[in-house]
Amino acid sequence: MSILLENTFNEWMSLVTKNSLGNFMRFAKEKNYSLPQLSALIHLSQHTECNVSGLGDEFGVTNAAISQLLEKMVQQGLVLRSEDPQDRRHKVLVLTEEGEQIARESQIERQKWLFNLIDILTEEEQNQVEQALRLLINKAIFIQEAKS
Amino acid sequence: MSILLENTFNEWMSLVTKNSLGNFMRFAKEKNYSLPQLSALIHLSQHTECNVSGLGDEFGVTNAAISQLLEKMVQQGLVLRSEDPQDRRHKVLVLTEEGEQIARESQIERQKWLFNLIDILTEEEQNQVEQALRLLINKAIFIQEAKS
DNA sequence: CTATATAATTCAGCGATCTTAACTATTAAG
DNA sequence: CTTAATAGTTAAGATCGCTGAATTATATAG
Repeated sequence: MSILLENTFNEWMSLVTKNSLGNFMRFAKEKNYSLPQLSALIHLSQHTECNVSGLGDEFGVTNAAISQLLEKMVQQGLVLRSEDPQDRRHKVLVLTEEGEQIARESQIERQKWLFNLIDILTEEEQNQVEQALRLLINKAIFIQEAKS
Repeated sequence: MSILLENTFNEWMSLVTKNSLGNFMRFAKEKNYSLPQLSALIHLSQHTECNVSGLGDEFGVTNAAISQLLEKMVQQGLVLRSEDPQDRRHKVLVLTEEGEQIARESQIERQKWLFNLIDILTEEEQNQVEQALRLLINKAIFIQEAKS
């Protein structure tokens, strides 16, 4: 493994965190969502057909905690909770349209600083970045598919 | 601004979140830090000589909230809180060595999935990604310096 | 010098999350 | 068919973070 690239990723991810963490925290406060709620929302937006235990394992908390968190989110109209026909002990969790919307907004909020960065790239530099990111995305998707 | 690159960044940042959010949550739970505590720790690791109000503004909460959060972190040996000689109403916040260590560990935890990705890149692809990231880092630093 | 503004802390009270334990419902195993 | 395992919910109690208001200390303005 390339130590150089590892360090460069490290530096880049530091910048990502530095520029998005505060936006994320403020977004949650402004919209009146707790950090666990918003985190669960984002997780569900990216893992379709997730069940209660799955979310609990992912966040490192008990099923009871997730169940109570979800109950509020269902009442707020952010999440739909229905029985899994395959195994009726499971509940299938899906975001409502409003839930999806909040997840999208939070992502935009976290990455809006990138727009300033794109703006000062030349067309050639944009192509260079575009191709590198596309390469990374394809490899990442390849790894995910290999796992399942 | 390039819509293509904007969408590609969007896709890439979704993958970053998808692969790091859970690790972040579990890390906090395992180490027995609350999400606000760990977030504050990470912020302080990247913004040296930050004061109480600054952290409050960044997170969208009152000074009282931050003050109490910090009191616990000082007692845990994560943060040093001292008077600012320039203006003694301000407190200068700096992480202890242990605090820095936790911040580093949390970052490694969030980005460890990237190592698998680096591993399956050819040397040529590694160079391509390295150069693109280096370009982005330099531009981001340029923007930050222009602001101050 | 006095009055005002700013920075941070403390306290009481509220609401949210988490855990453990008990419980219901469904599925799988013997 | 009975028993054991799995998934999720509920309830009680503990802890934590947040707010508003009051307080102290320092700095600035008139």
